[in-house]
Amino acid sequence: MEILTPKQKQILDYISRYFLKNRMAPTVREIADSFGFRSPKAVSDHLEALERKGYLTRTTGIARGIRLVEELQESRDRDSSIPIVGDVAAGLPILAIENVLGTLSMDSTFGAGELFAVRVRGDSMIDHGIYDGDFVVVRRSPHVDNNAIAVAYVNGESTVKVFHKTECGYTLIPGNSKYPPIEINPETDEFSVAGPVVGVVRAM
Amino acid sequence: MEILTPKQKQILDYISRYFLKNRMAPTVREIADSFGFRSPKAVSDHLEALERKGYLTRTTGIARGIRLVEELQESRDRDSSIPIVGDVAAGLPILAIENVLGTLSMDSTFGAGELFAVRVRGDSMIDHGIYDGDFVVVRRSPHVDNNAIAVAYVNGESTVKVFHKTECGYTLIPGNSKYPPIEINPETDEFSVAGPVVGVVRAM
DNA sequence: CCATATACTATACATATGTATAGCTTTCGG
DNA sequence: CCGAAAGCTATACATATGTATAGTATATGG
Repeated sequence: MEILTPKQKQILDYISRYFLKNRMAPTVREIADSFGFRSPKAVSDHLEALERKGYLTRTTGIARGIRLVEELQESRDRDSSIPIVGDVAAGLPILAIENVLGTLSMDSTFGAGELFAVRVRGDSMIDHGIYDGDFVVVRRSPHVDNNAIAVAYVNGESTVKVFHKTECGYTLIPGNSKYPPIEINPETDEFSVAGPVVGVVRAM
Repeated sequence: MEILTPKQKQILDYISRYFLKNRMAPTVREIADSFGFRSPKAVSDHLEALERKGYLTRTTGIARGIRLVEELQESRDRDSSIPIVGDVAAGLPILAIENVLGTLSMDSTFGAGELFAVRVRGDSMIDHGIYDGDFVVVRRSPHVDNNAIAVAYVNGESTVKVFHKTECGYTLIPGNSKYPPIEINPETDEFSVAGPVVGVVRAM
């Protein structure tokens, strides 16, 4: 990281401490007052330098728009992840650090993109291991691979099905022989793809 | 804590997720826009109620002055979570803030306790919706309810099975008729219970 | 010696933003 | 049937706040 002048360091420290204390960014004028500057422009200049050197980012035009870069955020990541342990050859000790192969976290487990989850009702996807009460994690996207599991809104209802492409639309195939496939005619049906299912989460 | 109306809960949830995403509080008008309110006063009223009920504090007169109370920060802050959206009655708009029912997070979804995850190999639990490659989330504990799914180490191998108690030990029942149940004799078998399965996570 | 960066002052402006006043509708317990 | 609370609309206002223009002074490296 580019080196800071003493003054810039002091201002960065102030912002950091302000975040800790107030859980929000200071305003330009609060910083100015704290340092005895008579003009907010003095602070503006420093912030510009700090942004240029990569220590913070600002969103122009919004109040309290300073954000420290990841590395500077103190006690970040109060790890909400679950360690993955592998097969333990000798039985115990389980959960030894040596055996941790990775972590489960909502951040990375399901890949990038805008994710959301829907609770599944019913047993129409039971043959694909999706049970009543499970959450399916969906990546919001209009594109779904052929024969992939996805979520769509059909005639006012959300549904999880296998998406099979046809010449003029889709066939939605349930994962349970009790239910028939649904032919979608995009001209007569109200139909909107939410996105592909990228994960399943079940809490027991 | 005093109970919230559904709307108040939704607004609190919005603020919480905004904090997570932006590391700052939303403005009154950002909330209003997100919910489709045409007047900022609608939000003001809700914030007043949320403050009165003890879920947040505001500093009057300053921009982005909303702060969540400590308890709410603990469980939501610095946690990557996925919003859960409900069934959408009218089809679109999906992922509208109005439809957010809660969040999926590794912190809270699987309950308290020391959690870890194991990747499942094989199809021995397929009838219980646990597939090859799934992660099972385990709460480390020697106690397993009768006929619950749990993880154990048997003769140097980790295994996921239904635990059925017998007079002198356990019968481990696979969730696939292809495989036979395993009788455990605690005197002759090397046997150690890791804990009950409290969740399943599948990334596709 | 000159360009550049640092480090400010003074003033001004536009808008981002919290908050208030005055209503309206709906729901719900007593 | 009434009153209170929830849940809004419409409008307005004051100020909190980011940002710009213009300028001063000092140091520093090329």
